[in-house]
Order: sequence, then structure tokens, then C-alpha cells
Amino acid sequence: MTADPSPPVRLPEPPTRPTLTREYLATAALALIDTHGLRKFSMRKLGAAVGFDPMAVYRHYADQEDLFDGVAEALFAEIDVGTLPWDGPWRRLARDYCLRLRDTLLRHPHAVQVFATRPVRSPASIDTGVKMLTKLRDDGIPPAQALRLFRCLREFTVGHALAIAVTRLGAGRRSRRPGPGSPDYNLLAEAADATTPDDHFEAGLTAILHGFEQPAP
Amino acid sequence: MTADPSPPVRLPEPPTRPTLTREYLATAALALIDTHGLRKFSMRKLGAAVGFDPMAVYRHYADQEDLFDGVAEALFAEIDVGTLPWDGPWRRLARDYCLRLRDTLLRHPHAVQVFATRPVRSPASIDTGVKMLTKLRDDGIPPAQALRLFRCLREFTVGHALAIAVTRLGAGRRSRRPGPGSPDYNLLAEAADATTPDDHFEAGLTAILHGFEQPAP
DNA sequence: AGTTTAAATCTACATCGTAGACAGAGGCGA
DNA sequence: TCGCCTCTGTCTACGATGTAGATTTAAACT
Repeated sequence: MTADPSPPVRLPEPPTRPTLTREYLATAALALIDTHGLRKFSMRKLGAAVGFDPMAVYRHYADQEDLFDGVAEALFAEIDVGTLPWDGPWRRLARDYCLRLRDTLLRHPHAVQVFATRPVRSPASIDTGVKMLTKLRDDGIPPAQALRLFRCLREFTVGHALAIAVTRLGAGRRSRRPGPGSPDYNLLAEAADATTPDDHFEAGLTAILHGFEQPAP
Repeated sequence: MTADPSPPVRLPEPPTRPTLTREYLATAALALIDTHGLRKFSMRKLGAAVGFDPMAVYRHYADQEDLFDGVAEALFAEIDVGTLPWDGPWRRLARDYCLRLRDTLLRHPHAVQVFATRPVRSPASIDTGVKMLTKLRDDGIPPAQALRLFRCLREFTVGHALAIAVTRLGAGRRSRRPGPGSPDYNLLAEAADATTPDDHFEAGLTAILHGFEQPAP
């Protein structure tokens, strides 16, 4: 070590900084959003957070909209659709897909609205759609009807995740819920006390899944 | 006119500029968002658009978040729940409520995400909730179960409106859908051609409405 | 009239998204 | 090997933006 004459100090490890990648930037952006919230996120902070120039991101994404598309893609990738029960009955497959989607989104409450506010058209997403429709068709469900079913499931699931994320994050920002005995303790407050904010989700899934059993007349 | 000595000129009509109101600001903000998009909206533009100082808005709303709460409230008011068929069967009432909510949101595609990303806790919204639960309870549905049902309906409806608004606004931003004959014309594209982006909505409502018929065991 | 108070205005600041010019490094044909 | 080209990252710059704070104006009340 001390024998090397020319450089006065050999840094212990040039901390492997090859180049930036779209994928890496997207996941880094997601991590930033997770920890500091969507409101505080900025392109410059992302560049700085990964140890590059604040403007470096623009070499890989045209603008913030483009970056957020990448974040949505990263979220979809996290669902890991490959490990879904593709060989089981289609109803279970669809149900598990929705549960996974919900869990994934709720793991990133600050990023849910990024996912919810854009149509995800990534190849991975399209492939999954094709695979789903193919399976349902093989089980006798016409693709058009299957697509309608999945649109329902997806909109419900995303709407649910968004609602849950938003109430969890915004908790405390507004008035507390009235407790029993308060003049505002109405039927709604009473019912809210008798439920959890999310104990309707699986029932909703079941309802949609069963409502689509019989094909359109 | 000319006899009045003290003011040199009497303006023909002081164009009725009394003071700003929270409500007026909220609807003006909604109008601005409608015409120029949420992205281009700013607090200063709102102040200027209503003919006041750019900073005037902050006298009535603490910050942008607060303003958007007001915008969501204005959207809810536009549903005009008072004219719903409160005397008909509850299923029809709930269905019409969802349809109205969807139509209202889709009339403001740029503002849907403002509505979707906050829990609306306005008095008007709470009153509606109480009225709904009361009606359902009178029809034999336990309030907790009714609340679960309405959460499903609401999340589905908002999720749907958001999805539709987002695809309509973003149309053209990305690759066109592959046409028949293209190598990418897969089962998904085929099914998409056989459906409209929203012809599943009413079926979804029906499914949820029927799935909740039998109370939890 | 004088005083209190709310509403509106003005100034100021840090930050943001993004455009555009510039720099170094690696590849590649000559 | 040389010169060139392209790709990535850097730097500077500009016009907004959200919001804090001091200041003015006008209305309301005593």
C-alpha cells in the first residue's frame, strides 16, 4: 500500500459510479418520494440524491412527467406478477392480482397518486394484460368481457388504495372524528366506529368477481 | 354630476368588486383548472384571474392544499345531491348518486385528481352520508354494512372517473394503439377494440350493489 | 371622530422545472 | 495514432412558483 509513489493517497474504493440508468433513477425517485413525500420531491433533489449533478436526470428522462411514468412502471414491477397463481382458477388469479396491487401501492402511500394518475402502458403491463385475457378466454370468458372485468377490478383497487393512502397520510390534518356523546356523533360516525377503513375491500372484490360471472346477455 | 366638487371624476360604475369569498375563489380556481389544466394552475394566477392581487388568495386560504380542499368541496356541491331520488328504492338512489358523481367529475377532467386525492369531509358531504345511511337502515341494512357498500361504490366510481379522465387527457401523448394486422395486435388490443373505455362502469356498479345484498354472515 | 380589524397589496426569498452551452470520455474509421 | 463523433454529465441562466412578512387601505364599531 505505502509503496505506491505517484498518487499521494489511494482512495479506499472509488465508489463504483458507472453511469445513471433510467431504471435506477426511477427506483431512486420512488425511494425519495417514499421518504419525503411527493410534495417535496424535485428533479434536482433526485439528481443530488444519487450523487450526480442536479440536472443529470434530464439526460435520461425528458421531463418530470416522463420520470413519473418510470416511477409508475417501477411500482408495477414491484407487483411481481410472475409469481401469481397463473395455474389456479382464474378467479383466484384475478383476486390475488388485486390484493398484490393494493399491497404494493399501500407500501408507497406517497406514490399512489403517481400510479393512479397515468395509464400504465409499459410492456410489462401490456404483457400481463394479454396473459390474463388469454387465460380467461381459455376458461370460456370472451376477451371483451374479461377486459371489462379487469377494468372494474383495477379501478376499484386503485381507487381503494388511493383513498386509504390519502386518509392515512392526511390523518390529523383535520378535525378529529366525533366520539360517542358528542353532538356530532351521528349515524355515520357510529358506523365508522364499527368498521375499519379497509374491511370492505375484499367484499368489493368478491362482488365484482361474482357480478361478472354471467356474460352479458 | 359636474356639481360634485370633491371627487374629480365619478367613475361610471365601480364594477362591483366587493370582496373575495372562499366559495367564489374555489369555483374560480376550478374554472381555471378546467381551462388550463392542473399543471398550469397557480395561486398567483388565481388571484390575478379574479382581478385582485396575486397574493390575495392567501387571505382566504392558508395554502394551496387548503384551496384544493375548497375545490373538492365545490365539485361535491355540483353533484346536487338534493335532487337525487331520495324517495325511491335505495339501490336506485345509490346508483344514481354514483352516476352523478361520475358525470360531475368527468365534466372537470383536469380536476378529478384534486377530488380523488383528498378525503372530502365537508359538512355537505357528511350530511349526505348520514342521510344515505339513515335511509338504508330504514330499509333494513345495518349502517356498518351500508358504509362498507358506499365505500366500495365511491372508490370504484372515483377510480373509474380518474382512469377515464387520465386516458382522455393523455391521449396522443404516447404510442398509438396497434391496429389489426400490426405485429402488436394481440388479444388485449383486440378486446380494447371491442369495448369502449367506459362501458363496464354500470356493470361494475350493478355487481357491487348486488354483491352486498346479503348482509355479512 | 377615533379606533379596531379584516382585506388587499407589496416586497422578498428560496426553490422549482427546464433550456442551452459546455466538457470530458469512449468508440471508430482513417 | 489521430481526429471526430456521440453520449453523459456539468454548469449557468431564466421565468415561475409557494409562501412569509411588512404595509397599506377600507370597512365596522364605539
